[in-house]
Amino acid sequence: TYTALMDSLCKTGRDDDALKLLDAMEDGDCSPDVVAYTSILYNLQKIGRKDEASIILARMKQKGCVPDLVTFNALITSIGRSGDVDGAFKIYTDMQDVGFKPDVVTYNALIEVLCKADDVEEAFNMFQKMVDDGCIPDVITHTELLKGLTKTGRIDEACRQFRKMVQAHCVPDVIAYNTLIHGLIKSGQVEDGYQLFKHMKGKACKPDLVTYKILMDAFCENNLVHMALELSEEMEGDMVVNSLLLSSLARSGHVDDSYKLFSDMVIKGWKLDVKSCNSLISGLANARNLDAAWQVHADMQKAGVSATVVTYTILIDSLCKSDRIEDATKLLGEMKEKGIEPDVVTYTALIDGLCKAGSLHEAQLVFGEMTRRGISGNAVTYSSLIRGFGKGGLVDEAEQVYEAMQASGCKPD
RNA sequence: UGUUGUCGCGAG
Repeated sequence: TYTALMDSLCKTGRDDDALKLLDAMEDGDCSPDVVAYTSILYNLQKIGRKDEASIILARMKQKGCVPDLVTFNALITSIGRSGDVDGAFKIYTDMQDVGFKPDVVTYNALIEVLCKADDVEEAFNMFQKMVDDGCIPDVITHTELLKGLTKTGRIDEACRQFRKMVQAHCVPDVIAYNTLIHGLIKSGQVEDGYQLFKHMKGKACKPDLVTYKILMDAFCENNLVHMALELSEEMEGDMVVNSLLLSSLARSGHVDDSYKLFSDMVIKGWKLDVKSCNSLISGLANARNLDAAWQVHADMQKAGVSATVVTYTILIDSLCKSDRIEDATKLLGEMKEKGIEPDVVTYTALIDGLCKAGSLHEAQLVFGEMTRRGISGNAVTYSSLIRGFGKGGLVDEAEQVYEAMQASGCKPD
């Protein structure tokens, strides 16, 4: 019971509650089991609370709870996701030192870490090692390698990898197909991607919503709006396709079509989602049509879709870029009043606007407010500030910001 | 009850 509760707390992002529960369990007579510890370790590490995670790990061992294979695998994944390749591999050696044999999940996690770091060569070395170790690669292994290849622009090798997977009697699933279709499209081979889509439809693999999203985006971006429409009709019955189409259109510069669809959906009372509405607002803002952007903001709320931090960030950014910094600052206040917490992107948009307007002192104040709220700046934030100060001739201040950036452990990119 | 792969929203 406690363990299940712990898991749901972790998964819903209520990490502090999960930690409290863990404390209570440790103090009480019902000690947490390895599952509870693994769940909390994984989630803490995943959201970057590295130090707390190591404390919990030490406490777990001290309480006599022994990490199992799943614990190690979870650590590899969560540490690897933070970009710490060496840290992930350290767990891999540690687990072997205490006698655990890596399984397919371990190898897949490591291969994924390497692919994410664009080290496909090393990923293939792990693949070989896995095979030598008698561990049988599965569809996930192959898909990860496939993705690694497409991501690094090696589309031909990716196609070969797909064939190899089939030869290895590994049946490609919808994710494998989606990965390759997306890769083909990104390398400019839209037609080949479409052919693969038709092939999968004809065979045992049913396309899913992700497949349709990938293709609709591709068609819109290549000015093949009619093809995107055709696809959306094919998916009729699924109300979400309309939102997805609206989003695709907005992001590809077909703002008018997107707006028409939006208005249509509002009138018909069809379900809208906030991400699609945000795409449209952003598209309209980029097209310098702020009136329409605000209209969508109003209409979506009437239709029962609440604005999020992203919605406000788009609007704040658009105000800044139209030299309406005062309004942008006001809007930041409004969102806070509504209980919507600005995040690092929101603050950075405003800071950048202030810097570009030459209000460097104001920018510093906003940066201070952000920091006081416990939000750290990232590479984008610092680069805005440094550029701003540099342009204003405040070289010393620029250098101070640079030092603050290094002190905060933020790497320039 | 915990761990691995694909897609759409915002900042320099």
